[in-house]
Amino acid sequence: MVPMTAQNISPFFSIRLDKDAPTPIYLQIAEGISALLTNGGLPAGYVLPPERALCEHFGISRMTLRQAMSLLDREGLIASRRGMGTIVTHSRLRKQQQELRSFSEEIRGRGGRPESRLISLELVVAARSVRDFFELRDQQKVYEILRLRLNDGEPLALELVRIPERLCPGLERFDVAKNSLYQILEESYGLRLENCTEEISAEIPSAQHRKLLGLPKNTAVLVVNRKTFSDDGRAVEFTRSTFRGDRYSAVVHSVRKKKSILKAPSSP
Amino acid sequence: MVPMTAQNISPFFSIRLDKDAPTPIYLQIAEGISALLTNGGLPAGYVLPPERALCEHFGISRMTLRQAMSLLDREGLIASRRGMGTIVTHSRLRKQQQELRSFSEEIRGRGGRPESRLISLELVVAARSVRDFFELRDQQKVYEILRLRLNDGEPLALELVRIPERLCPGLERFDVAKNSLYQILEESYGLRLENCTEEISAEIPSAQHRKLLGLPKNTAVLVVNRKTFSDDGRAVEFTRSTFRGDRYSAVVHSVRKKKSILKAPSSP
DNA sequence: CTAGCTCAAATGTCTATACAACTAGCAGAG
DNA sequence: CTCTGCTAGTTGTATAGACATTTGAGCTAG
Repeated sequence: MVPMTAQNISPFFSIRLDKDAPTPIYLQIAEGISALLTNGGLPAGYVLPPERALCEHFGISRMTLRQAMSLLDREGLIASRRGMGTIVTHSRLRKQQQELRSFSEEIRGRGGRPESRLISLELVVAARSVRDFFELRDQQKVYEILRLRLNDGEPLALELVRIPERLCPGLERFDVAKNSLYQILEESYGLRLENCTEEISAEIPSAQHRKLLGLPKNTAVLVVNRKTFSDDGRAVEFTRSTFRGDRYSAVVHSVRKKKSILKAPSSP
Repeated sequence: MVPMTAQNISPFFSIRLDKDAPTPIYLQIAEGISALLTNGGLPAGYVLPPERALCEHFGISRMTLRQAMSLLDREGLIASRRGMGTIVTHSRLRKQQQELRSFSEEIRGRGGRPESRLISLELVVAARSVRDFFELRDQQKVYEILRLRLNDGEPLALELVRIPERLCPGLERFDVAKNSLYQILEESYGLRLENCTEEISAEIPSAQHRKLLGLPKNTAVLVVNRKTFSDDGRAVEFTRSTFRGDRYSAVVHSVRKKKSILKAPSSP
């Protein structure tokens, strides 16, 4: 048995460095080791050789190597402990940040063919709660876009999008049935959508919704209320999507909280 | 107007370093700047002074400062561009990883008072799909724990947990009604739960579920199928939770995908 | 046999410096 | 006026070394 403190470094011989390449050395090393991990050469629990041994092997400075290690640690692939060493910690599922995606991106990601039918587009004075959310004055208006969303030709969801007119004046000029709304907002109005909060609940559909979605009598719907914010923190979009419960489910990945080196924001 | 290339560094005078403190210098600086951001001293878009100016101000090496900047960049608080400088990018909502939490942790986090009633605990040979998921042989058994979950004394969910016996032999000795199952697994069996995938869907409850949850006739339920994995990648838990649709909704935060420096895993 | 000390080995922190790559703006040639 | 190229300023990459801190194991004294 190979002792823990002197693992064979032979797997690392396969990593070739090109010091004249445009890609920096630390990136070449990080990618090389990352490849060793995903290609199965290094199983979880494997003890990496000491940093100094790797430095000598690659002929690089220790700070440079540590830059590569820092990347791998950031991605959750390895874990170091002072005095002990560094081990491979990657599991089958990669650490994964929940990703902000539009309906089209979401469906295409699942291998479907998204489609859209515009039911109505109105410029209205919204309810008080909606105006508060967007921080609007009483007379400022809001676009309300009702669309039927289809997947592979079958109705999948009914989506009511609310966007303040202030952020995208003249939105009615665009074809929101054919084009991605997110794309229009980002490319034509320069809104950089950055994050969102979704509240997912189960409901019994109204008669109108049942009809539009072509739902049988005894079916539930999945309701997703999404609040989207741009990178400067402004509220951009408030959308209520009603999915057919028999054809759609939401998927969420979670990870055990890692120590955040910085203090958490003060709000409880 | 202060020119972009020579911002006033006066806000940074408030950061005091203690070079003899046990907390490393780079952490002190990162926390100091982080505090400036959240306390409003530095709004989004603010251009930070050049690294060399900050180094001189603090009397530290540039590599040390860059270590602090790297932390802040990792947290999404600042963004640097070569040749340009570094700006504050934080928005009101902090970057946030979806967190793996048990029912108790979840309810307490929402300010509720979680409770649990054990309905049944059996050791059974599970269905084929379940055995496949846990990679079990035909005769290997699985614990099936059915619990009623309450919040503030009111029934909220019905939860069916499946765990292979192999991972926690003798589980029936524990009081799974009073104690957190996650806590038992982690502290008594040394299973380090690391990540999970949840599939959230909407359904019409069965008559049995309606009765146990005390649901009125025309109500939907939110069904959460959770697959949990330990840090060595093994499947640990397969749970189906049925929540009252009128009292519970799931909340998900998402962010626009950031460039991952490492190549994505090869699977499409 | 055990408690405690010592020591080697590993990662963590920090310095001082050098050069590379990129950007924006300015000056000068045409 | 326009385009080119130069240049100052900025972050990115990399080096070589020093000391600090933590861990585990082995040795020693009791």
